[in-house]
Amino acid sequence: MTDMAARPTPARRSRNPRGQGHHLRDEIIAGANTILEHTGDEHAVTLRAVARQIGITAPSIFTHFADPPAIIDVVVTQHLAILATRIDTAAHAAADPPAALHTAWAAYVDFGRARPAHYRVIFERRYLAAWEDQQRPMTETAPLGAASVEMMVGLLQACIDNHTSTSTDAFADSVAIWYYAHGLVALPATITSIAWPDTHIHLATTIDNLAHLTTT
Amino acid sequence: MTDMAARPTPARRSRNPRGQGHHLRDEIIAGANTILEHTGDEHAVTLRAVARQIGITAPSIFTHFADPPAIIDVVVTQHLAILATRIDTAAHAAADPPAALHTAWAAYVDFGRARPAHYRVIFERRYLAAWEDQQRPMTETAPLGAASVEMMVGLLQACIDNHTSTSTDAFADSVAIWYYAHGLVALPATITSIAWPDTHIHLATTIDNLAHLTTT
DNA sequence: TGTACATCAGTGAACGCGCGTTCACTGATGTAC
DNA sequence: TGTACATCAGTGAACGCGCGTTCACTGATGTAC
Repeated sequence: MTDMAARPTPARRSRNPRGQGHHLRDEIIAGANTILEHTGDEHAVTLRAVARQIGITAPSIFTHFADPPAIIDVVVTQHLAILATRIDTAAHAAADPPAALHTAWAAYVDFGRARPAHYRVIFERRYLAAWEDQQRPMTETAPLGAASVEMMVGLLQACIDNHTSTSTDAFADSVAIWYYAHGLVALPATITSIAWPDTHIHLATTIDNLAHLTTT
Repeated sequence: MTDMAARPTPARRSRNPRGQGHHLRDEIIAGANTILEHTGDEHAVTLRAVARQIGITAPSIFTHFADPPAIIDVVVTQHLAILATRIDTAAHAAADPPAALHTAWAAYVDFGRARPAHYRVIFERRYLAAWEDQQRPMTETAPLGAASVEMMVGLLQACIDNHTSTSTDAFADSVAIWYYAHGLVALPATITSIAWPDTHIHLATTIDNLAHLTTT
C-alpha cells in the first residue's frame, strides 16, 4: 500500500506486430487508469509516468496522443460512459419507478465510492478553465454527462407520472438530489475526521425526501 | 482577465526594517492568496511563484515556511476561520432559529461561490492522503472545520427545540444539508454546460425540506 | 524463390523549462564599549 | 561621541530532478519484382 505507485509493472514488453500499433493506445489508457487509481492524483498521470507504467519510452505516446491532457480526456469519456451504463442497468433492473430512482442514484454513489480518483477527475476537474487557458476543443464529456442527467430526470418524471412523487419540477428536484449525491461521494472522500452517517440509509431516506416520493 | 496570473505586481520592494522580518510571512500568505484567486489552481501556488508575486527571491521563504504545503496550510486555516465567522455572524443576525439556519447555510454557499479556488482547496484537497504520503503533521484544519459543523448542527437543534423542525436527528439532517450545499457550490463551479436552477431559491426550499422545517 | 525496398513500431539521446533546495554572501542597522 | 562588532533581512548563483518535446535512428516485417 505504501509505494504502489513507485512500483510499475516489471514490463518486459514486446512490441506490437506490424499493423497492430494501435493497440498501444489501449495500453496507454490502461496505464493512465492504473496510475490514477493507485495514486488518486490526476497530476501523477504524466506522459513519462504512463510510459514507465507500460514499459515504453515517452516519445512513443505522441503517436497516439497529442499531449497528456488528451489521455485524461479519454479516461474521463470512458468512465462517463461506464457511469451512464451503470445507472441505466440499475434503473432497468428495478421493479417500479421509485425503486428505479433509488437504485440509479445508488449506482451513481457506488461508482463514486469505488473509483474516487476517477470520480474526482470527472466532476471536480474544471474543463472550462482548462479549455480557456489552452484553447483545446472540449471533449464529448459534456454531452455524455448530460445523458446521465437526463436519465435521472426521466426517472423522477416517471415517478411523477406514476403518482408516486408529488414533485412539480423534475429537473430542479433531480438537481437537488445530484447536489446531495455529489456531497455524499466527495466530502467523506476528503474529510475523514468526521463520523459520517451510514451512506445507503442516508441516501435512501434523503432521496425519498428530495424526490417527494409518496411510497416508502 | 486573460493573463492576470502572468503579471505579478511590479514589486519594487524594500526590505523590512530590522526586527520586522516576520512581516514577510504575511506578505507570503497574501501572495499565495492572490495566486490562488487569480489562477484558481492550488498547484500554481509554488514557492517560486509566490516569491515572484511579492518581489523576493525564493530562498527567503524558507525562513518562514518549511515547504510550500505549509503555506497552503495557513491559507486553508485562515479561510476556515473566515468561513466560521461568516456563518456565526449570519446566524446571530437572524430573528429566529429557522431564519438562522437559512442565513447560516446561505453564508456557507456564498463563501464557496465568492472564493471558489479557496473553497476547493479546503473541501476537495485530500489532507489525509497528503499526510500519509509525506508524514507531515495534520494542521488544525480538522478541528476548525468541525467547529463550523457543530455550529450548523446546533442551529438545526435549536429549530427542533423550538418546535419549528420535526427532525429527529440533527446531525444526520445537517450532514444531508452539507452534502447538498457542497454540491450546490462545487458542481456548477465545475460543470458550466448545464443551466443550473437559481441558487438561493433552490437552497431555501431544499433546506426547508432537508431540515424538516414546519414554518415557511 | 530470392532479394531489394518501404513501412511500421517503436528507441535513445538530447534540449530547455520550472521546480525545490543548498550555500556562501551582502549590506544595512542596532548594540557594546 | 566614535568605532568595532554582531545580528538581521534578505540575495544570487548553483545543484539535481522530472517534465514535455524534438529528432535522428533502428530493427523487424511485409511487399514488389
